[in-house]
Amino acid sequence: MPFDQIPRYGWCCQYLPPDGDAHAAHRLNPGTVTIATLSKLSGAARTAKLLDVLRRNLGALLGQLDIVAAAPPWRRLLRINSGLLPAYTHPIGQPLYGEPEVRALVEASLARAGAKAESAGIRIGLHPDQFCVLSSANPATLANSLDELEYHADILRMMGLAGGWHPHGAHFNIHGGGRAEGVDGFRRGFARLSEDARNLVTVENDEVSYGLDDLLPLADTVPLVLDVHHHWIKTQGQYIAPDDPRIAVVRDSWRGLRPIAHVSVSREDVLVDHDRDALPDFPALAAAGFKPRDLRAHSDRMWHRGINRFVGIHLEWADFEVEAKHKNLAVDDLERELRGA
DNA sequence: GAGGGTCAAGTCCGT
DNA sequence: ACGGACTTGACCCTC
Repeated sequence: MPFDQIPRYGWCCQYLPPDGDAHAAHRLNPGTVTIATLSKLSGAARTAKLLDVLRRNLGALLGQLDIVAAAPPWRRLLRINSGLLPAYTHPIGQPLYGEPEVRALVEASLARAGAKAESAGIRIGLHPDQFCVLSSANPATLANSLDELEYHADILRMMGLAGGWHPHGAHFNIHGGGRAEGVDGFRRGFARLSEDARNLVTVENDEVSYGLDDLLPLADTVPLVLDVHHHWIKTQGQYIAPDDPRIAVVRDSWRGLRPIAHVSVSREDVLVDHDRDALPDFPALAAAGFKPRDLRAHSDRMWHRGINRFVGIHLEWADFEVEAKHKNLAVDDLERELRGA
């Protein structure tokens, strides 16, 4: 079956060994280095420090890909940590990435990573953080945001996943940003991206600034990523149905590729003793004194049977990235719910 | 080795 | 006006 026809779900950025093995956890997860630290180091030591972190991060990525490759086909989806190449877009880091030893390590490792993803049919995504605001009216912010997205395009390019429309379903996903400039502001920023980046970026509804309805006008420009938890918060309780007309708009925005969607659940220690089968009732929770900020926070696990079944019906049309603090263990929860594994 | 201050960046909300 | 949330808390200096 072609990779993009299999309904799938996966985890984001970090792997928790089910047996709690601390050495495995270190080997399989990224680290980082701050700009402040790099700034304090001299030339050779600065490069050495970056190389240390890069070896760890790229090794962790390759290890994560091996784990996902060993999972069943419907679990072959991975979000790569956007901090993979620290300081890549910063003036401190830029020259370091031009050094031969750094380039060789990064290029060779990402080529291997791309080959693993390709051979195992692993769908790849990334998620730049909140500082990436394509709609910003501030020229410096926009310039940083463009750099950041081109960095993400470079990662996918070095993995062999750039050139053309979302190769193998690859994407990097951002939010609409500030409301001030609206979707026209987003379009202005978007137009300044390289062609490769324009073919890789997606936009996701958030809880405060750009809800699903606000993003629909962008469906002709960029694929829409539906986050069902954000939608629930933004609309104060709406569980969108797969046959909702807006879902068709989202689906069409992907131009034939299976869409990506996000799921998360309110924290299990917020909804203590809450019914695990009935979908949480936002108006009732609000009336009971729960604040939106309490309901927004992500759970450790996919602990809610009703939400898991809700994901199950939406898998008909979308692949899901599971946003839970305990990562792959939360995907295991979903797996048990949907497949009885 | 433990503890605590610090970390490149934007935007919104609550106070 | 300012701290916190957002998210993936981790790094790194000091003791």
